[in-house]
Amino acid sequence: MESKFIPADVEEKLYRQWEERGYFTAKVNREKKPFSIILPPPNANGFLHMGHAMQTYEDIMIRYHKLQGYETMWLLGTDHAGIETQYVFEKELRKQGKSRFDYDRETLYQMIYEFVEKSKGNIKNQFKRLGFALDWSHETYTLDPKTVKIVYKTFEKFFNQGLVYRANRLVNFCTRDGTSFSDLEVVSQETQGSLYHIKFPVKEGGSITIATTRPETMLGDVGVMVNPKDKRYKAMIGQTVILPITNREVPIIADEYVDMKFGTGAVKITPAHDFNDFEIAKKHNLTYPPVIGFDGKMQNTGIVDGMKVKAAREEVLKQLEEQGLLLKTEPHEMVIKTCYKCGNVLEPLPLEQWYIQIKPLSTKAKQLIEDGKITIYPKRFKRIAIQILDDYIDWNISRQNVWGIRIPAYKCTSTGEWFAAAEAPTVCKICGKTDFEQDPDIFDTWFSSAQWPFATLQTIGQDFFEYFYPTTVLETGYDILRAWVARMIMFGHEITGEVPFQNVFLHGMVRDKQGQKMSKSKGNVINPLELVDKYGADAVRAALIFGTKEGNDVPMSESKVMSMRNFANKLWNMGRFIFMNQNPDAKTERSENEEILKELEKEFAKVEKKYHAHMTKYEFAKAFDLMYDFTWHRLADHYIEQLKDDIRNGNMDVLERLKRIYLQSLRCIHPYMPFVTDAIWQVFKGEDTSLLVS
RNA sequence: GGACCUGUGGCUCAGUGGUAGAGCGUUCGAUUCACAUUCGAAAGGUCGAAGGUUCGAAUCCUUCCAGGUCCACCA
Repeated sequence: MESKFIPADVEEKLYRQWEERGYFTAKVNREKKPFSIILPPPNANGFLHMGHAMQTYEDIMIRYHKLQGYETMWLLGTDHAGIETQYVFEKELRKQGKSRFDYDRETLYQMIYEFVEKSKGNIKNQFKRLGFALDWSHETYTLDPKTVKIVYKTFEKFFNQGLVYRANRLVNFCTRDGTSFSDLEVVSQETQGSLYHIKFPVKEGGSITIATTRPETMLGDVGVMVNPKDKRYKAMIGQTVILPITNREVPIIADEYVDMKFGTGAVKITPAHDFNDFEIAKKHNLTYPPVIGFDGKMQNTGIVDGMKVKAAREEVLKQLEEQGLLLKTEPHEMVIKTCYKCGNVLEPLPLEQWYIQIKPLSTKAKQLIEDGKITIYPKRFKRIAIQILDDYIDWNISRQNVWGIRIPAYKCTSTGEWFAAAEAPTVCKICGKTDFEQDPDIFDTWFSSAQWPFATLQTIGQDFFEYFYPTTVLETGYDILRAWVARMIMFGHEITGEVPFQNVFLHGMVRDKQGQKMSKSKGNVINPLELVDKYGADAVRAALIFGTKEGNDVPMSESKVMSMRNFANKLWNMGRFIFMNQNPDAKTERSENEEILKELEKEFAKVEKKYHAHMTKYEFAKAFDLMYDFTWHRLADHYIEQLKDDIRNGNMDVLERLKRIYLQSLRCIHPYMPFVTDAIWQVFKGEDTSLLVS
């Protein structure tokens, strides 16, 4: 045995052994109880970051349960990651002076497919570096034909149930990325804007002054609105406003929605470009002519067509000013919605899209959580999950991209009606003829992600699905409770009639050592693989768990990794001491220190009991802290020091009893630090053995 | 506007009713010993503030202050 534990000497070899010996391969074994976790699917073209390293929790659970005699499955699959990947790919295209518009749909899809295939191996090898006991033999991919078929079936089922519907509504549209987004992908940003007070002449005489932040949309206005209780404007309700610049005539209507205290108490109505106005217009049977196109340029105005929104605003303001109608411009704190991907200001635009009717699903999902069919750890997230489900609104699943699963919805060209078909149709389900066309849109990536637990297991095989579903635990960051976890519960239960997972365990975000969010712009991003190279995987894993509280954010610092590396080395050297003092020829006799040994055995029994209690309560840090303290400061510093002379004198009874407790401690620590513990185990038991299957 | 999280030694965090803890850092000492990636010891905290409950509060309750996160949103 070396005098130091050198991770690089054992990590690769051990991982290969574990994998080759099939320790990670899940089987359907009715003799054993199943324990399964679905890995949150990493982006197929992504790279490992600290967030992935936090999934060490899953490895801990898997290894612990394997040691407890469960049949475990840690299922891995990769995600095509729709817009994320397309975005990265477009960047690559730009480097070559090209854009996505240079290719037709099929070519572009094929190009991205190949791009992803090339980088798919990266993330997988990086997961291996962390020692994750993932079942590589049952790997899946969201774009596997089998998986896609399942996603199609879900859509068809929802369509036929009326849970999916098509509606023409305003969507959050990114004119740069050329697609709509769901409400969850919108980033609100506080900005300093302006509130413009504009005077509109009234046909019947006089004028009315409105306040707006978006004067350019005036070109598409269909009315002016006041509060019916507002005495200032009561007499004007029903009169006609002559819109400046276009000279169009629109009515003054009344609606309770208007806040009398804000601005002038009079609002212009722009149904095509404002979510609230859209609803109002529907209520009052007004039209909604769009004046902004999907390219972000003005249209149908006859005045500023082809201009970008900002320029058009300047032009409109200029003309208003010339006519003396711009009465006031005041600074105004406002929140604008921006694209989470590119930061562009999102434009509310009317577009026909597919929506999931959420209420029936979210009500049921909430029930499942309240009834304890799904238990959430740490428990404060239960309240949050319920809140999220209460607030969930209908989900727009259509995206105007190429990279993704195309929606299996078809439109009858003669009637204009839509039908869904999981199997590619040969004839129109509406009219029976062959005149139909498929929706060009693709699914929001989360639509397939929401089906991940059952889609993966069903892809692997019906027997796997029956045995491992519902999965035991879903482990992920609390940041995707809304976007992913909640949707999986809703979809999983609706499709399978069962919960997708019995437990949810949520971890916090990895921060830097000052507690700051890691970001490229701050330059404080720590690459987990660099730390693995330097200190070993065990040290990195342990640093994320030691002295933390589940669900809280974890500050990551190199010094913490170092101290965990020291712990790995301590374990190694405890083993080295015991190993070197083994002597089969030595005498075995009762020690004079029998009482100390008895005390140690008693103490360890207590520690072990406590350890298992923590593990079953998802208190992983407590269990680890306990073992850290016991092995280092009790077993090594206290007991071994006291029994040292006995051992050196060749008392094998003492050594054997010490060894038993030591190896048993390694077993407890193995889920956290698999490499060092198994490396030591093999020193004692031989290279053809492993702690993981002991 | 609503909700949640955090506030404990220099730094980063555990501790949720019974005499204040860890890691890192600091100081002093030890060391031909399994480990200097070690061991022993020490310094360092009125547990964000105030009030309340209790025999007893870092821990429970109320209010406030500070930092962070999420959701909603008035043109």
